[in-house]
Amino acid sequence: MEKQTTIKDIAIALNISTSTVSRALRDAPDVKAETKAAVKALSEKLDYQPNRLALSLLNRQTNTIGVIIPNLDYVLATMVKGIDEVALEAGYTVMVCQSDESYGREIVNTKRLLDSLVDGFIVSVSSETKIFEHIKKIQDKKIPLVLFDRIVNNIAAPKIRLDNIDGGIQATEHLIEQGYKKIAILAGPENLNISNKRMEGYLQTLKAHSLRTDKGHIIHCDFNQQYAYEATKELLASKNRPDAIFTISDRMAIGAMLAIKEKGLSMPHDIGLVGFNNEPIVSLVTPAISSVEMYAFEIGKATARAYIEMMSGAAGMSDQEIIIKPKLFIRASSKRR
Amino acid sequence: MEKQTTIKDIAIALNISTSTVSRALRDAPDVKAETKAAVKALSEKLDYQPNRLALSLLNRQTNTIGVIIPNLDYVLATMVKGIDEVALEAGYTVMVCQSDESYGREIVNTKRLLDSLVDGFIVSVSSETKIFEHIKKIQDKKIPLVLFDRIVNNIAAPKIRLDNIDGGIQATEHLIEQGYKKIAILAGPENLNISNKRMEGYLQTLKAHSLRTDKGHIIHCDFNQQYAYEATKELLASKNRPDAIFTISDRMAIGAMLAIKEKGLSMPHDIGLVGFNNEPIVSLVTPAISSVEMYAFEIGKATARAYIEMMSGAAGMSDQEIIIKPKLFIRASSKRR
DNA sequence: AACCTTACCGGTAACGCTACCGGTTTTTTC
DNA sequence: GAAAAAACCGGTAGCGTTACCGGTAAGGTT
Repeated sequence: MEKQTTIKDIAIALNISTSTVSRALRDAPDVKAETKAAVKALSEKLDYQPNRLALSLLNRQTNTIGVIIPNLDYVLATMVKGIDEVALEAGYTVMVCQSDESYGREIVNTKRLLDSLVDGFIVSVSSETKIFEHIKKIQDKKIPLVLFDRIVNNIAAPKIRLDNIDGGIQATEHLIEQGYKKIAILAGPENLNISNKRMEGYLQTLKAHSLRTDKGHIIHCDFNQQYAYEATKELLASKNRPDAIFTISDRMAIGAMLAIKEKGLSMPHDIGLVGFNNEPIVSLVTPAISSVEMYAFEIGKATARAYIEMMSGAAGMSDQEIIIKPKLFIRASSKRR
Repeated sequence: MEKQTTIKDIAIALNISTSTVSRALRDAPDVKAETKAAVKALSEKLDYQPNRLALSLLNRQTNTIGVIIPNLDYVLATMVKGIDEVALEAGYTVMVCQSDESYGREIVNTKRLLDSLVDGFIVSVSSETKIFEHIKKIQDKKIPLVLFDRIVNNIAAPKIRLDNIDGGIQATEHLIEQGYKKIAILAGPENLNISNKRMEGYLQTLKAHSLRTDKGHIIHCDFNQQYAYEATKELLASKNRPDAIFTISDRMAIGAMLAIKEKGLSMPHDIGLVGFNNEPIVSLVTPAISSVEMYAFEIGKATARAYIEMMSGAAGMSDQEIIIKPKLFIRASSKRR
C-alpha cells in the first residue's frame, strides 16, 4: 500500500504551507487565484484525495451509517437496496453487517461499529434477539438510531415498518371471502414482533367473522421452508384438518405447498394458501401463490430518509413511526370463486 | 451524539498520563499491577472503547475490506455471506457497496472507499463495466485487490471464480447424454466473462460430439427473466426449433420455462432445460429444473481467505487463480432417460 | 510621512491514540 | 553505603486535516 498523497506533499512541492493548500482546495476567499490554480493543478496531477479518517477524527463524524440486519434474504436485500440508494444520494456511506440471525453476532457487530466507525445506526433485529441492551446502549451514547422492519417496541426511536396487522387481516379476509372456514396459520418464531402482528390480524379477522380459533391451527415455527413443510404435514394429518393456510412468509408458503402436494390435496379446491412478502418465486410455482406485498424497497428508502431527517436534527423524530400499507396479490392458490 | 470516553478522561480521573493509560490497557510490562487494575476498572466502568479512527490514522490501516458487487441477488448475497464470515473471524470489518450493475456507481463507490476508508478491495465487476481504469487505479496505488466471480482478465490479482467452462460442459454433456440434439443456449450479456465461459463450455462440448452449432441457437440477452422469456418464445417459433435449452442463470431458466409452458410443450419430453446457479427456487417449480451448482458460499469464503493471505504478505499471491468446480444437479426438466 | 486597509499566507493546536525517549524512584548488589 | 539495575511513569511528536489567530507586505488615505 503506497503512501497516499497528502496535503503536505502538495505544500512542500509548491513551497507553501499546508493551511494554504487546505484553503485553496476548499476555495476559500483569502487565497490568491494563481495559488489556487497551482494547488488544484498539482492535486489533480498527484490524484490527491482527502483522508476521510483524519476528517472524521477532526469533525467527530464519519458520514457513515451502520446497518445491522439479520440476514440477506430477498426481503432484506431489497430493503438494503432502498437504504443504499437514498443514503448514497445524500452523501452517506453505508456499512452493512449481517448478524446471521444470531444474537451474539448482532452484539459483536454493534460493538465494532460503535468504535467510532459510524455516527448512526439503522437496525433490524435478529429473530434470536430477546434482550435489547446493546440497542439501548446505542441510545445511551446518544447515537442516532432508526429501527426498521423487525422493530423493538419498548425503545423510543423512529420506526419504519409494514402494517403487519393489516397484512394479516387482508390475507385472512380474503380467505374467508373465498369460503374457507378453517384457516390455520404458520406463524414465525414466538418472540418476533412482525410475525405476532401478522397473527394478530389473523386472529382479529377470525373473531370479526365469528369463526372459532382452533389452538391447534396456530403453529409457531422458524422462518424456514423445512419446518413449514413438517408443520403442514402435521396439520394435514390432524383430525380437525384446516381448509386454508396462511403463512407469514413465502418461504414457509413454499414448504406448505410441498406438503399439500405430497398429500395429494389440490389448491385452491381442498386447501387455500396465502403467503407473505410477494417474492418473485410465488408467481412461478404451480399453482401461483397469493401473497402479501410488503414494499420492501419503499421501506428501505423511507428508513434512510428518516435517518437523514433525524441527523439534520428534525424535531419530533425521536419516536415517529412510519407505517407502510401492504397489499395482497391474489393468485391461483387461494382463488376458488 | 455524546462524547465518547477517551483515554484522556481516564488519565485525568486517575491523575496519571495518557501514555500510562494506553500501556495499561494493552498490558504493557512496565506498568504497576495496581495501576493496571485501576485503569481497567475505570475503563470498564466508563465503557471505554478505543477510537478506531484514531488508530487507523496512526497505523495507516483500517482493517476494513471494501467489497464492491453489482447487486445483491441470491448468488452474490451468498458469496457476501461467505466473505463476511471469514473476514469477521479474522478481525476485519466488511464494507459492502453495490453498484446496481451500473458502471458509474461502481466508480463512485470505488472512489469513496479509496478515501482511506478501506485498506483493500474485493471486487466483482458490474455487467455494464467495460473499462477498468478504476480497478487499475486501485492497483496503481498499491492497494491490495482480490477479484471474484465476475473477474477481469487482464488485471493481475488473485482471482476466485467458478470453473465456468466446466459448468457449461457438464450441462451440455448431460443434455446430449439425454438424447437432445439441438441444444440452444441463452447466454448473458456479450462482454460478461462468466457467461462467455459457460458458452465456451457449451460450444466445446457440441464440437466434441460433432454436433452442428446453429448460430440462431445462441442468444445473448440480459440476466433477466423477462428477456429470457421473450428470447425463448422466439427460439420456439423459429424454423429450426431447439429440443433443449441451456440458460446461464436460473432466473433465465425460469423465464424459459414460462415460455415453454405457454407454448404447450412439455419438459423434459419436448424440450430439455438446464439452468445455472442451483438457486433454491429451481427445485420448487414444476418440473424441477436441473441446474449447475456454483458453490457461492465457498467462493465467498475462499475469496476472503485469499484476501487475508495477501494482506499477510504471502508471496506468489499476486496472480493466483482459485477455481471452484461446479456440479450439475439433475432434475425433472432434463431427465428423459 | 504616518496611519489604516486589504490581500494573502504561515504557525499552532486540536481530534484520540501510541512509539519512543528520557527521567524518577525504588530495589538490588557488593 | 554507594553504585548499578530495575521498575515505573511522563512528555513529546506525529498520523492528516482544518479552525483560528496572527503576521507581513502592498496599496490606499489623510
